[in-house]
Amino acid sequence: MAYWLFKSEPSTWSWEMQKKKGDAGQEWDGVRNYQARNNMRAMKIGDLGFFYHSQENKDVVGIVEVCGLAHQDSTTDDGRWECVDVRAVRDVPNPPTLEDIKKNPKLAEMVLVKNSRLSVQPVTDAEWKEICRMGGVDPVP
DNA sequence: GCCAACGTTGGC
DNA sequence: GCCAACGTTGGC
Repeated sequence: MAYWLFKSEPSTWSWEMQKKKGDAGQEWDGVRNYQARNNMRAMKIGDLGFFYHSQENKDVVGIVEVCGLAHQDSTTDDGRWECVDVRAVRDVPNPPTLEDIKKNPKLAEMVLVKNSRLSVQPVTDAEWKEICRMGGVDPVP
């Protein structure tokens, strides 16, 4: 089981919108970056990810589960771009902010800190547990 | 709103 | 294959 982090501007695609999709989930479309795409290609059904709001609150607001393997991104005909499907599984009651994350020495190596522009990122087991602890959510939903 | 960092494109 | 120019992202 691998862990990930999905970044989205709430004005484009928010956690609220994701939750409205329910268990059916939604494709994580619009990614036009090879690294992010490769991360999605590596995902397996049941992998978990943080849902992070960029630009506005800059916090980890939810947990999603991968419910569909990488497939053609329906928003483009360009065959280079693929995406997975994700569904919301948990709210994070105490959303850790980017500031909180930067202040935590255990999270200093997070991709979110090191390469803030990558929109789909891997998260290590230790980082997953630590952010879940900070957020007040069970690491195994 | 600004700007640094990064990724992509295209000319050579 | 290199690299300058350009566009985009996202923190501040």
